[in-house]
Order: sequence, then C-alpha cells, then structure tokens
Amino acid sequence: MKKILAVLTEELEKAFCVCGYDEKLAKVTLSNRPDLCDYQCNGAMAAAKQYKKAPIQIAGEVAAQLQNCDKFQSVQAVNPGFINMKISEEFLASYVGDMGKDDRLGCEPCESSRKVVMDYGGANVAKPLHVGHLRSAIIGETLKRICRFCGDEVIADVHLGDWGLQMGLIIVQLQEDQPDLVYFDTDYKGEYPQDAPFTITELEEIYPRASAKSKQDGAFKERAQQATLQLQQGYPPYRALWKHILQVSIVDLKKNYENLQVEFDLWKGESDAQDYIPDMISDMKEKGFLHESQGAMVVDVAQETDTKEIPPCIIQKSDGAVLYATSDLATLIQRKQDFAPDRILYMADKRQEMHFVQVFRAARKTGIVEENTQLLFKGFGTMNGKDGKPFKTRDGGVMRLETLIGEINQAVYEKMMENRSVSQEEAREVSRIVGLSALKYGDLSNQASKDYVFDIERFSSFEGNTGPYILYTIVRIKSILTKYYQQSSEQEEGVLLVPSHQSEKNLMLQLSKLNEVIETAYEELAPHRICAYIYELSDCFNGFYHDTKILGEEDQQKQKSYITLISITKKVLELCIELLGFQAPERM
RNA sequence: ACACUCGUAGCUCAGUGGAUAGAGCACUGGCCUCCGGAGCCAGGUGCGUGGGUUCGAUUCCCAUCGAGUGUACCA
Repeated sequence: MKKILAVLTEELEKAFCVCGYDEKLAKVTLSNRPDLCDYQCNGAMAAAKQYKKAPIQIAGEVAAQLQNCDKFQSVQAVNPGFINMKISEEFLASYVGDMGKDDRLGCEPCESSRKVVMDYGGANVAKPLHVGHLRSAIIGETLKRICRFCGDEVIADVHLGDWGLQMGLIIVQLQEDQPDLVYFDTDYKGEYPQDAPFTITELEEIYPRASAKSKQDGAFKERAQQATLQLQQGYPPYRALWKHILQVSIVDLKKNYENLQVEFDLWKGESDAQDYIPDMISDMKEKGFLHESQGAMVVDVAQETDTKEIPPCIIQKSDGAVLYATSDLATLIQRKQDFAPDRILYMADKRQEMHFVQVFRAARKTGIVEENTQLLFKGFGTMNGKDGKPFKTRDGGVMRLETLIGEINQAVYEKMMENRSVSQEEAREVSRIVGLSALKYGDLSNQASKDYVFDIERFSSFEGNTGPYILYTIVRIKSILTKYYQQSSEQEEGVLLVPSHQSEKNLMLQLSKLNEVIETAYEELAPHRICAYIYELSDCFNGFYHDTKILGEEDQQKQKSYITLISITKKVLELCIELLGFQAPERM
C-alpha cells in the first residue's frame, strides 16, 4: 500500500501544479499541531520568495483547489502560510481497514532488494559473552529482521573471534597449568585425543587469568605471541588444542544466543578467512600496495582530504603474524566469493570506527571490494551503569551476559508475583519472555549510536516506555479478543466504520503510520523509531480502550468495527516486536 | 596536542529549518456499578554559551565551554 503521506502529497502536488507552482513544494508532513490539524504542508512559505507572492496567498490558492478532494475533511490556509489538513474519516477508516486485510499490514517490500551480509555478534571463542556483546547481538538481530522484512536477502554471520592473540594466551596458560598434556610434548607423534582437556567453565577461567598475566609479565606475553604465530602457521598440537577450544566454546555460545533469540546463518570466524591471506598478501605486494614501515607490512590509507591522520592499515606485524585488519580484509574476499553481496554491514562498538575506516579504505584501494558493494559500519555506543560509567558488576568486574539476563528475569518475576496470582512455574516461564522484552526494548529504544544508561529497574518496569508495557498492551488486547470470540457467534472481522470519537481516530491515525515508520527504520537502520512508534501506538490504544466499551457495545456493527480495530492494533504491535526480536506471552 | 561524537526538564531519553520543543520516571491531585487500575485525566521547569546564514534556527555554519571516545603492530 502506498504510504498515507505519499497519497496526500500527491493530492497536494496536483493542487500546486494547477495553481502554477512547483510540485516539489507540495510535501505533506505530520502535523506538529494536532490540535489544529492532522497533516500540514509548509510549501507555500518556501514558495513565497520564488514566486514573489505572500505565502498566505499561495496557501489560500492551493487550499481552494482541495476543497472537494475526498481525501480531506478540511483544508485550510493559516497565517503565515501553513496549509492545514484534516483527513477524511472515511478515507482513514478504509486505509486502516485495508491494512488489516493485508498480510504485510500495508508495508510493501522495497523495490530494490539487496543481498546483505551482516556481521554482528562478534563473540570471542573461549571468553564468555559479556554485556559488551549485548548491543551488537540485539541491534544486529533487529536490523537483520527489519532488512529481511523490507525485502533484502540477509546473511547473518556471527564472525567469531577465534584466531587472535587470545588463542595463544590460552595455549600458553594451559601449558603452565598442565605441562604434562601431550600437546606440549614435542616428542609426541600420535593422534591427539578427541575430547577437550577442559570444560567450558575451566576455559572461561583460563582466559582472564592469562590475559591479566600477560599485562604483568612481558615474557609470558611474548610466549603467547609466539604460540599465536605457531598456531597460525599450522603447528599440529596447537591446531588440535585450538579445535578443542572452538568445539567447547561454540556449544556454549549457541546456547547463549538462543536464549537471546539471536540467530545466525553463518558461524564463520576469523580462522575461516586465513586461507585467503597468503594470496591476498602476495597480490597486494604485486600490485605495489603493500610496503614495509617500521618493521610491519602496511597499506597506506591516508587521503589528502583527511582532517586527521589516518594511520596505515597494518597487514602483517613485524613478527610476521597477521591481525584483525588482515583477517577482516580476507573475510571480505571470502564474502565476495561466497555471496557477492551488494552491501556488507558491520555492527560493532563505535570505538572501532578507525579500524573499519582503515579496512574499508584498504579494501577499496587494493580492489578487494568494488564500488558497487557498499561497506557500512554501524557503530553503537557504550552501555553504562547508573553512574554514567561503563557498566560493571558491583565489584568492578565485567558482567557476564548470563548473569545480566538472570537478573532482569528475576526482576520481572518478582513484579509478576507481587501483582498477580499466577503459579510460580508460569511466572518463571513468562518472566523469561517479558525479561527479554525488557532487555531488548531498553536497549533498542535508545539511538544505537549513543551511549545509554542500563537500568534494570527502569527497563523491567511495567509502566512507561518499556518492553513489558508494550507486551501488556498486547496481552490486554488478546484478552478482549478471546472474550469476544467466546461469547459471539461472529468469527470474522468486520468493516471499519468511521471513528466515532477522537481517541478512536487517534488510534487509526497512529496505525496508518506503520509503513512510513518501518521504511524510515529500514533506511536509517534505526530500530528506535519502531520503539517510539509502538509506544505511541500503545498509548493510543489505551486511550481508546479507556473511553470505549468494546464488549459492552450493543450496536453489533459498531462492536465488530471495534474488534477489527483492536485486532489490527494487535497485529501491528506483534509485527513490530517481532522485528525488534521478541514476542508477547498469552498472559502476564 | 590533534581529530571525531555528544551537551534538550531534577533523572532517563525522543524530536524538528517553521506555529505552543515532546514522552517516561519522580512529585501532587482526581477517576474502580467498567472489557486486565500493570490503566486513564489534570498539574511545573528545558534546547550549555556567544555569534552568523534564513522570512523563520533547538535543528545548518563558526567560535567557545563541558563530557566521552580515538590517534600503527590489541580486538
């Protein structure tokens, strides 16, 4: 379905043309004075200079043209030159009614479907997921869903950190802890064991210990770097250990992402790109892009227009090892071969922006990625605690994601037990669903690029602009619909009648914005637009609910219209939360 | 030092080249013969500061102050 603003703009364009003005001036926007009108057009004021006429006169001429247009109830020219429009209630009701009949609720897929690789999640093997991974997962997941809904073919890749220094650190630490393992016996010639010599719990303990030690102990760090290099060069015992680390870790990661309802199509990692590196490097050398600088092999990516110094992109360290940028570049080669995407989108902490600037420029410069493939970095801000500083546990450590999720579910659970008599079991079950909405909505309702304050109390509240409040609204509608279909012989939705009071009209107006909002969220990659929309929609619904007796309505036609209206509201809310990555329970 | 981002209500956040800058929380008062009161209604304060462009700037530009982040072998 055409967006309602587009429909109205077309009418205005006709009117502007007839009056002899440029139709580009005819853009209709939502009214910022809902007390005066539903929609407005400010084009007459912009036209005033161009046509050397008073804006109010232009507005008046255009308004006069529109007096008989069936899309409008009224069109007025108001000083200094606003064109204020009230929408025809018949048109509004039929528009919203048509939305309800459409299985995409009036949202058309965009014309040019793109093939998109999305790189988010960014979990590191052998390290537990912590709050730092939360945003990438949550935002990436919703962007994936939004892009897919809008018609893109999206391939989501978790892109594990499975190849960096942390692997060397773990190997060296393991050697200190258990020097007798066969992996460290240089004379050992046999097969390496099938099973890992550690559990996930042990693994998760090893890394932070090794990492801390490497900061204190220079020799230890050097050995870790050496081990990393050996691993990268294919030294069999380290390869065997590395496989164990991966195997143990991925099982655990999958479980965690599943709890977050975050799904990936690909579980590739940095290691998968390694095979592409030798050719990539020799190609870069051949073409003259790669040169030695301070002992490292680099590609210069500085440009004359830069306002700041952009350091060269390091492809190979002075010790011969490769790094993050190298495998990201190699991954680009891999992705191009595997998918030939139109766009590659990275979700990562905005502090990594420089890295992506370097990689993107190096990729363009060396011809790894052509002009027709768009490279996009969507940086997100830090999750802070109530003190405004990066979120930490009480004792100052990094909080594990599992712990965080547990805490928010617990907060929701306690609220449910206070307010409603449900069984503990049901409350547990439902609190997981509601807790997830609290977590995701709390994050997504903020602009992704900004830092935000994470506040369990606030996010898990059932009041205000929160996930649980949205879910509550849906559950409430479900409850009414269930009652209606229990006591009524009617099983089908009816026709929407024109709104009989303001709150009903408000609800319809809000519903009619859906396709506009989804498109904006898609174009701007801005999930918070959807959050703002459904919050307002929930408010509109509650306003309508408050002054309409739905089940008590005696006029059958009217009642059926109400039922249809709230049913459309439910569908819209459900679509939106599905895009945001959570769903509503039956009761709460 | 340089660069980038951000300064909106007591707090957490939206928003826009246009009319009276919005929500939530918190605070105060109403509203249950009512489909879920986890609701509805009413009540106060704000665009860091100074310039500029514009008919019109909170929005665009410049300066200034403040905060955050980044500046080659970590990811």
